[in-house]
Amino acid sequence: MSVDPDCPPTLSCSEAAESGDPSPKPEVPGPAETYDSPQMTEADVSLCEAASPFPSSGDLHVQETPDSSTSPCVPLPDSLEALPKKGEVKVRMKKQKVRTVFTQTQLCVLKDRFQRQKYLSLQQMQELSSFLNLNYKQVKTWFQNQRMKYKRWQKSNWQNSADAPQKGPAPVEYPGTCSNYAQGNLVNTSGNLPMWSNHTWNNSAWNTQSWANHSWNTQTWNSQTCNMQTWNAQTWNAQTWYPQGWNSPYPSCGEEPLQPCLPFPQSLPANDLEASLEVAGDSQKYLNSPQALDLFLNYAMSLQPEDL
DNA sequence: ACACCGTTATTT
DNA sequence: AAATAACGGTGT
Repeated sequence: MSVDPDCPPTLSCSEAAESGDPSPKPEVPGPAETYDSPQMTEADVSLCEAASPFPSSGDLHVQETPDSSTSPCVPLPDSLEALPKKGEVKVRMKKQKVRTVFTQTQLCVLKDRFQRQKYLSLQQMQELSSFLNLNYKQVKTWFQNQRMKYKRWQKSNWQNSADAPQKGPAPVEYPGTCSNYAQGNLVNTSGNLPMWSNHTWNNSAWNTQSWANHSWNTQTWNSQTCNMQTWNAQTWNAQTWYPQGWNSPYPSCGEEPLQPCLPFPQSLPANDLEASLEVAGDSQKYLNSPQALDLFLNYAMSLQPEDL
C-alpha cells in the first residue's frame, strides 16, 4: 500500500517515510509513478548495491527499475563517500540492500499472471518485465519468491484439501489476485485468448485447478525433475506463443506483421504500464506488439483505483 | 543459466 | 512483527 509516489526518487525514501507523512493512501493517483524517475544512476546502484553478481544481467538488459520506488541508496556507512575506486574498499561497507516497492498495478499484473502460469519462459519474463518496467531479474525473482510463497500456502492448506483427492471444488483459492481485480476478463470471454492461457495451457493439465491439486510439495514437477530450463526453451519459444493467432481476434492488430517474438523492445512509449494503458485507451498506435496489446486487453479494466 | 530455498534486510 | 524483494549457496 501506499507506495508513496511522492517520495522523490532521488532522496531517501525510507528517510522520508519514517520522518513523516505516514499518509498511506492519499497518494497522488499518479499512475503508479508516472514520474520517470531519474532514480539512481547505474553507477549509484552498483555502488550501493554492490552490483548483483549476476552474470546474465549483461545480456538481459537490466533496466534499472524505472517506476516502483526503490529504496534509497544513500546512507552508506561513512568514510566512504570519497570512495573513488569501488573496487578496493571492500572493507566494512555494509552494502545496503535496495528494495523495490512494486506498485499495485505491477503487483496485480504479476499476481494475475502467476495465477495462471507459475513459470515463465525467459522471453515471457522479458516481455513482462519490459511491460511493467521492471527488470528481468526482478520479475524472475518475484516469480521465484511467489512460487515459494505459494508452496508454503499449499502446505498450510494442504490439510484442507488434502483428502479431497482430486475432485474437490479445488482447494481454496490462492490469494493471488487483487481485490477488485477483474480477473474475469482475463480468460477470454470472447475466445480471445490471452497468450498465456493459450492452447499450451488449456489442454494440458496445467490450469490453475489442477495445478493446485498437483501439490508439488513432493518433487513432482519442480525443476529438478523436469528441468524447467529445457522445458521452457522448447515449449515456450516464440513459435509456440505466436502460432498464427495474432491476426484474428483483435481489431487493429490484424495489420501487424507480428514478428515472432521480438526482443520486446521499448515499443512502449517511454513510460509504464498505466501510461500505455492510457494511451491505448483510444488509439492503439503504440501497441505494436502482441504483448502490449494482450496485456492491455487483459488488464486495462482491472487497474486499481489508486493506481490511476 | 536457472530453479530452489534458506537467509537477509527493508518496508509497512 | 509480518510481508517480501533481493541475495547467496547449491544442485542440475
